[in-house]
Amino acid sequence: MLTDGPASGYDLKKHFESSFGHFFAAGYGSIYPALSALSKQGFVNCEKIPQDGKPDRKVYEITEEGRQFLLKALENPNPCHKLRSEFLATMCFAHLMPRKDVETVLDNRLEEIKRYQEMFRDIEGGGTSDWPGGMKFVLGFGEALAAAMETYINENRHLLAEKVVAKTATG
Amino acid sequence: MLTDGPASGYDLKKHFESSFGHFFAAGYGSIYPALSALSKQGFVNCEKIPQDGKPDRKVYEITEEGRQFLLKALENPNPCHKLRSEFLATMCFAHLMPRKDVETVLDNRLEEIKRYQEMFRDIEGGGTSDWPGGMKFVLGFGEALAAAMETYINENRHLLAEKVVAKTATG
DNA sequence: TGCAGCATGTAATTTGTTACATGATTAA
DNA sequence: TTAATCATGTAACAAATTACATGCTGCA
Repeated sequence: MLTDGPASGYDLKKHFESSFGHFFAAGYGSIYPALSALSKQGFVNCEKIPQDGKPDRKVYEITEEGRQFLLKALENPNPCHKLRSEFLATMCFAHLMPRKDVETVLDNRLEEIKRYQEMFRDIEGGGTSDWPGGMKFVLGFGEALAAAMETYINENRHLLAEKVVAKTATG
Repeated sequence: MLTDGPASGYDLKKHFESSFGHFFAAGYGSIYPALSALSKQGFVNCEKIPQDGKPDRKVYEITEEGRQFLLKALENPNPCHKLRSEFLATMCFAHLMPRKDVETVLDNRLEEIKRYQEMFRDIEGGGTSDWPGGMKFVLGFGEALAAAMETYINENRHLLAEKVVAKTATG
């Protein structure tokens, strides 16, 4: 992210909550240790800006070595892409759940999808014309997935409306 | 998975490589420790079946307590659903990469999607009529996402064909 | 002759999450 | 007066990956 300009850990967190959030999560517990590790390795420089009341603002800037390191990392021809979904795991067992609970889970998922869609709209509202094509591609990818999920859930939730079968020892 | 019938760790791994694989990954290093933990807690029982040459086959069966525990776990109204994609992270920086490399990454991703689609077809070829609706829903979900990704990549890869801009200190 | 499949696990390492700790400013 | 935003971090814990360790059978 620092290739786009210097930033503090706090700033980076905001990127993880908006544009990057849909495909990569990171909290302060990952970000701050990462920045100090990168600093030790010489991949970023840190400028401390004193502030009153708050801790010093630490603004990090990528170095030439950091840029070279990134370029090397980007050479991986097969970067991973993994979904981890407790939502789908839950749906596998819909037949063991009260139907009301299944509906709630689906409705909550649809709401989260809607929140993502609003986020995408907000980002685009802020103007994307000066962004690199890659960013537009990634944003569009997120939107396409969100739309596909929404459509799929709405059109197939009837599959989950089976009778509840008690599968106990007495079967 | 054991709600569907007894199985060994080795069997479970196969499920993680096929039907469950597209939304939840697990290797032996997770499965075997998990089974022995569940066994200690009384959520599964283990039957050892001696074999020649190979280690004993250990077949695990869910207990009534295990079933109750699962039911409790399924009560979460907001199960998570997270993507972690180094593929998308890479594409964010496409403008820093040689165009050939970008093309390779996209082609490799399309190939992996194709492999998933073949997997889905194989699973459905084996007959799905006796499956619970939840399983059909989850399989269909995976197919819908795969199709959406394929379409999106094919229709938008042109966004990644920008000129390579050298952004160094002299930039 | 070698590889894939069957079958189990442990140990070390790496990675990620959560809770804790501090504290001023500003808008509702 | 309450919550959100700004702003940093550490420590403990939980989870996941990878490498290691073993060894037979059957197919090409």
